[in-house]
Amino acid sequence: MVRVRFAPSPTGNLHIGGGRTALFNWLFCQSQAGKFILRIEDTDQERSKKEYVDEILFSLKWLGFNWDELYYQSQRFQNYREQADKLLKNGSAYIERSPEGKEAVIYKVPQKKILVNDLIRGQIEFDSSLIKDQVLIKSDGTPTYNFACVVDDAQMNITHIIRGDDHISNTPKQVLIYEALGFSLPQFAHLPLIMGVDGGRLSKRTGATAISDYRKMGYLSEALLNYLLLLSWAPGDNRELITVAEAVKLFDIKHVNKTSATFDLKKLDWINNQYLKLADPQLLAEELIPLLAAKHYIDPDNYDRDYLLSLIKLFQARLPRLNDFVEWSDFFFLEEPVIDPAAKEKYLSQDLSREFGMFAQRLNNLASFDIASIETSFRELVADLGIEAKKLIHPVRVALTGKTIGPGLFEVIYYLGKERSSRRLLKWVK
RNA sequence: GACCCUGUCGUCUAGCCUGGUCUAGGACAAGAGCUUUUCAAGCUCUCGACACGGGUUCAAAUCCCGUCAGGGUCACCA
Repeated sequence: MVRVRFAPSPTGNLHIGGGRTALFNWLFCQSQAGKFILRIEDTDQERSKKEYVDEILFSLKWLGFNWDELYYQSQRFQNYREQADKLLKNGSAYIERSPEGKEAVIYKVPQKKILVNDLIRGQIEFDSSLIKDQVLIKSDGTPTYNFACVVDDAQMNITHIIRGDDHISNTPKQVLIYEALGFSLPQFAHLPLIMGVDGGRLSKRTGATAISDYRKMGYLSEALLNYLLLLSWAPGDNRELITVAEAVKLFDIKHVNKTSATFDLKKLDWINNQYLKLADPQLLAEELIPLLAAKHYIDPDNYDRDYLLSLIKLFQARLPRLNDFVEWSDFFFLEEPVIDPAAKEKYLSQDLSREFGMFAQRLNNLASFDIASIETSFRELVADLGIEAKKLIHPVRVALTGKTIGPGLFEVIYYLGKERSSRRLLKWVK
């Protein structure tokens, strides 16, 4: 039975790298019908915070990962102590006293070659003579990372350890501890790291790092996961869009890339847009309602849901991030559109009183106010005036929406309604 | 500095294991154009890479060696 674990430390939010590690553990585990264990590595009592635990659990659920078992290292100190005593007894560890009289347990590193067979990278050789003796239990009584990690992975029967590349150099130290404790070794697989655009580690400086930030910016979890998946694995067949469920069927850990990848927000935006296009407007509405309410664009307790859904459909194919909807569609909610100065300069600097006046009047006289009739009426107007359609389309769009870009003009007019449309046009009639 | 990992278009990658089908394929980005309505959507096209040097071989992106470059780790943090 395959058992994998994801072991975050609650000293910060779940970040992109952690989410990616969780994803690959999840893929492997699902493809092997195994168990997914979540372990909170909260041995650092100073830096570990309950709110980070909550945030991490929330983000994991948002990504769609659920765990079969959950452990907290802070509740397992007794186990580490027992295992350290075992090493003390069999002579592979010794006690070191600090000047204040505090005791730490130190592992005596034997001199030998250590071979690790990494599922992704193949065999890696280390020379333990380069490794100094390792602290197992710190003088404050808490275990060190490498020690707690080994004790837990062994006691939790973890069969495959899938983690970031930055742990490669921890591996020989851990292997030594496994051997000293008499535990059998799990399989290791080290994932390449994700880099920021500057080539270094992904950091706040080079972009948002928390998974929750991406949620707040309006990325769909499916899209984020799809992107993370593509960062070091490819389904083959030149496919760019793939769900986690589909990936589970095709996944083979041996085909995970070895090279670190740069996080590219542009491609994430593209993938997010691909998902947004196909998303159920009902679900998008659920995400959008709080945002629109915060802007006082709608009253969450009393709004026209069908109307909102229609607007979402109007925009969803062109949104890179769901949250862009709030800004792009503002003219549907505001009493008056906010006119972009550059757009005004370009399209409304000449006097269009006659054209706008005529169009407003024709709209008002429309027997049936539907998209097709609006367009017909507009086409007839420009024919009567003897001008090109686009000569009037752009100014009208700016007058109605304040922007030079947006959904098709006739749909905009339809959803704005007869009254608001003509009122906004008449504002420009002298 | 030592040790370890990695090196295909600007970016993510396919191909590499099992040399020939690769004058290296796809996607994002960028540029150009089309869309008798915009683009931030759609369509078309263009630009653009096997890090370098040796070797093995009839043949190397693919195998071997070296160099260089990038990254990671060297805590009583995790």
